[in-house]
Amino acid sequence: MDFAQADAVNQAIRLLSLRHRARIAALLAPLGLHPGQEALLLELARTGPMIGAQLSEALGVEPPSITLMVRKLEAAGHIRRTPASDDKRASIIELTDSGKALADQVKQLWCALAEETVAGLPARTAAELPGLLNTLTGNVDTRRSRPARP
Amino acid sequence: MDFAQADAVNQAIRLLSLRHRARIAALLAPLGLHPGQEALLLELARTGPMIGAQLSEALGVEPPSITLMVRKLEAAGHIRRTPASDDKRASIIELTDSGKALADQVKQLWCALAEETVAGLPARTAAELPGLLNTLTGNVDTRRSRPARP
DNA sequence: ACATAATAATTATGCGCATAAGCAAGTTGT
DNA sequence: ACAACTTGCTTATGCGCATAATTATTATGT
Repeated sequence: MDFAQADAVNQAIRLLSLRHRARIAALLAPLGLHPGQEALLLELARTGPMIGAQLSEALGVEPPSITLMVRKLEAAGHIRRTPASDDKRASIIELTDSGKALADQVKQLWCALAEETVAGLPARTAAELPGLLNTLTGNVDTRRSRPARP
Repeated sequence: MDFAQADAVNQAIRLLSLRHRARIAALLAPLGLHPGQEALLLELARTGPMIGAQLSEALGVEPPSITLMVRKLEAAGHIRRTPASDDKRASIIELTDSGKALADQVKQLWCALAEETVAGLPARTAAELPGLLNTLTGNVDTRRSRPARP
C-alpha cells in the first residue's frame, strides 16, 4: 500500500476519533459529564454492580483510569463504592439513583448520536458498520492479539 | 434506532479510537514519539513550512495543543521555529534534518499500520473505508457543521 | 486617524488515557 | 506452613486534547 492510501486510512481514523469524541463532549456537557464517563455509567447500567477490575476489562481501559473516573463520578454522587465482603482488596461499584437517572439520559443521547453519525449512509452500510469497525479494532488490538507473543 | 444498535455504533467507534491510538503509541515509542506528534511531522513533510495556525487547521486540533506539541518536538530537535518576517505574531515551523529523517520513518510505520488495520477486508471495502469514515466524521463534526448556527 | 475587531500565540487548568511502581490481600506450590 | 506468584487497587507522572483568559500584533470601519 502506498503512503497516500495509508495516510488516508490512518488520518480518517484519527479525525473520526477526535470529532466523535468532541461531539460526545458537547452532548455530555449539559449533564456535567466528560467523555469516557458515559461508558462507565452505561456499563454499570447494563451489567449491574461490579468491581473496578471488571470495569477496566469492560471499558478496555487500564485500572488507574478507572480509579480516577470512579473517584470523580463518586464525588458527583452518581456512583457508590462499597467494600466487597469476600475480597478485602476490592470495592463494589454501583449506580446511585442519581446515576441511574443520568444513565437513562445518556441512553437518549447515545441513540441520537448514533443516528447522527450514520446519517446519509445506506441502511445496509449502517447495519454493517459496527462489525466493520470491530474488525478494524481487532486488527490493531494490542490487548489480546499482540500479547500472545512472549 | 434502539439503544442496542446505537451502543454498538458508538462503542465500536470508541474502542477503535482507543486501540488504534494504542497501536500508534506502540509503533512510535521506539522513535521517541507520542501519538499526535506523528501527524504534525507528516503534515510538515507534506506541505512544508507553515505557521502554527495552519498546523492547527490541518491537524484539526486547537492552537494550545499545537503550542505544546511544537515545544516538545522542538526540544527534541525535530522542528525549528523562526519568526515570520511579515507578521511579528507568527512563527514559521519547519522540519529539521532530524525531523525529515524521522518523518520518513513514520511514513514506513504509517503504511504498515494501515495494512495491518484493513487486513482481512475485501479490497473493495478497504478502498472505500476512508470515504466512509470521512462521512461519519463529517456527520459529527462540530467544527464547520454546527458552528454555522449562531 | 483611531478605536474596534480579528488573528497568532501563549499560559493556566482540567479531563481521559497510559506506564511505572508500590501496597495489601488473596492464591498456589512444595 | 511458608515462600512465591497473582490480583485489586492506588499514587505519581507524562502526554494529547480541550476551554478560558491574556498579550501582542495586524486588519478594518467610519
